[in-house]
Amino acid sequence: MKKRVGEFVRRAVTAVAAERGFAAADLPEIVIEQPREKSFGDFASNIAMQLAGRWKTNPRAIGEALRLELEKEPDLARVTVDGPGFINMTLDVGCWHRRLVEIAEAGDDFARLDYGRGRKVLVEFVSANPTGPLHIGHGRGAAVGDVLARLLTRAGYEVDREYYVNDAGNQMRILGRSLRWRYLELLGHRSGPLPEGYYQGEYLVKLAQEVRSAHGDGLVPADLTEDDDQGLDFFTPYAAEAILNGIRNDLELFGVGFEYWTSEKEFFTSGRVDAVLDELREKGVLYEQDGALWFASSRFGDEKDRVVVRANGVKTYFASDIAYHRDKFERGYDLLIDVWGADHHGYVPRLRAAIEALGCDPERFAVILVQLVSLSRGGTPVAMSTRSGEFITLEEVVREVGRDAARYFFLTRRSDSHLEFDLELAKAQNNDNPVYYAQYAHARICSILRKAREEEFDVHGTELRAGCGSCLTMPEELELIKKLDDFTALLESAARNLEPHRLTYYLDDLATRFHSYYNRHRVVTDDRETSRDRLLLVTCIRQVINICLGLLGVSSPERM
RNA sequence: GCGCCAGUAGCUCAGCUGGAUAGAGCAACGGACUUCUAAUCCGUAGGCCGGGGGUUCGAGUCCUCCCUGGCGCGCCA
Repeated sequence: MKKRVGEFVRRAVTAVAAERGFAAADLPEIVIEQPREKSFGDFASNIAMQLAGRWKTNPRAIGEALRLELEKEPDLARVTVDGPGFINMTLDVGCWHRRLVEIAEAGDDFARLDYGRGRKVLVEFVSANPTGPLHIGHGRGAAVGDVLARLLTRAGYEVDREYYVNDAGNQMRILGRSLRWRYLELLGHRSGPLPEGYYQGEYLVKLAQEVRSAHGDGLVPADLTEDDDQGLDFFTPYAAEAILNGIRNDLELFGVGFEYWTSEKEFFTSGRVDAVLDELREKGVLYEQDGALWFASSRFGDEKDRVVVRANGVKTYFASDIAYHRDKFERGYDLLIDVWGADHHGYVPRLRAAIEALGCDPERFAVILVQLVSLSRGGTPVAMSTRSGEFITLEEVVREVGRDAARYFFLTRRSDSHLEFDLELAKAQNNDNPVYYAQYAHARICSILRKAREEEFDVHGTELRAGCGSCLTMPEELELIKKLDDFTALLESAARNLEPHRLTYYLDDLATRFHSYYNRHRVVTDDRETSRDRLLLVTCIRQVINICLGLLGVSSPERM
């Protein structure tokens, strides 16, 4: 609807511009907004004030001229010029009734946008090192990335999800040694605290038991020293694979899947890291200093240059990440989105610098930073320490509070804002819990529809469509229709700004309006005409709630 | 020291990339079930949008300088 009104305004501006001899070419962008104050009307435009500067004319005078043009539009019931020069417009109620019928006819396809125009997007998220199970912070990244992918898909993008597996480097060797140590501990060859830097979680003890029962006691000699690599060819990949499988299971439990699992190691073994370094060398942005090879990222806005090959000949993580992002661009994506923990924010400028140096468009690369999650239980903080290995895993959280609540909670805040996750609140089966609010609205509507069927309304068939919505004249009914109509604009702005949390706010608002309406008015009444139109309205509300919950990856229960 | 992000009601947070009189939930208080589900609703109260200056018709939103908190500043990943 906003776009249609924008079209009205555009026509009016063009007409007035022609009348006054101004070029139609350099008109400002027409912005239509919904005024906060309802009495101003359905939509407003600030165009008169924008034109005032260019045309050197009083904004109210321009507004009046535009009003005369706009009043020719049959769909506009009322046009006024208010305040400093706002043009306020009210649509004919018939427009809203027709819109409701459109929404009903669109069904589940309502609010499938063409905003992305089929452009290809890669959303890379989670990408946790396979050195331990996923914790709750990863869960937030998983929820944000997954919902963003769903959102962009609905907005008309072609979306792939990818998990980048950091299976190379020193940490993998330490992982292998940690497992080997646990294995030797089982055999009585090790005791006491783990060496410095080893992974301490209980999961490696369990894994060592698996190794022992599957492969026996003779994998490595008992007198092995800790700096010996013996046996790591077995232990390292064994541990990485087992942990990665666990991560896959946790994500599946959480309702998150990926098109691609890409291995960092393969960028080294396939020579693609070397290739990208050669490419950078040819561009003259690499140099040697102190025995190491540096990338001159400061020439592209980074605060200092970065090492890509250490003096000992080992390539850095950064080097493989350049190759990785080079590869993503070469795979033909129009937009790359990385979802990272906010503690990696200092890494953004160097990667952007590398992308620019390679001649790729940095505008097509976006990073979403996800802030840490602090966990509490009934208001008291739950201590978490990765170092001691005592952290709450994502699996534990999902098993305790359920997938729906966990996913919903992760999206109740902007991603770059701290999130306090209260386990008691998330699993509360009462009205403190925001998760059930929207689900309850859905279930309630389903209940109404069951009742309507008892009263022999054909809720799925033609009877509702025959209703034109003209009985819906109360302000709260029109507000509900407008809110439903606004869902397309909401989706577009959430997609444009890469802000999936807006879905939960929209949903909460829609559910609030519905619950309020429900408490004031019966849908199924003695009056068949009124009932039919109200059923049409609640059917559409149910549809939109269902679509929105689906985007969040949360179920839409028919009974609660 | 430098950089990034934040600072909005008692608490937790929204605020649609500059709009009109700044919103919600929780907490507090008072009400509503003979009804299509009370996991709901209605009402009351709550504010120097961290502070100063600037940009303009107009600033919570933009620019600048301070204050406070978190994070980052490795030839780790």
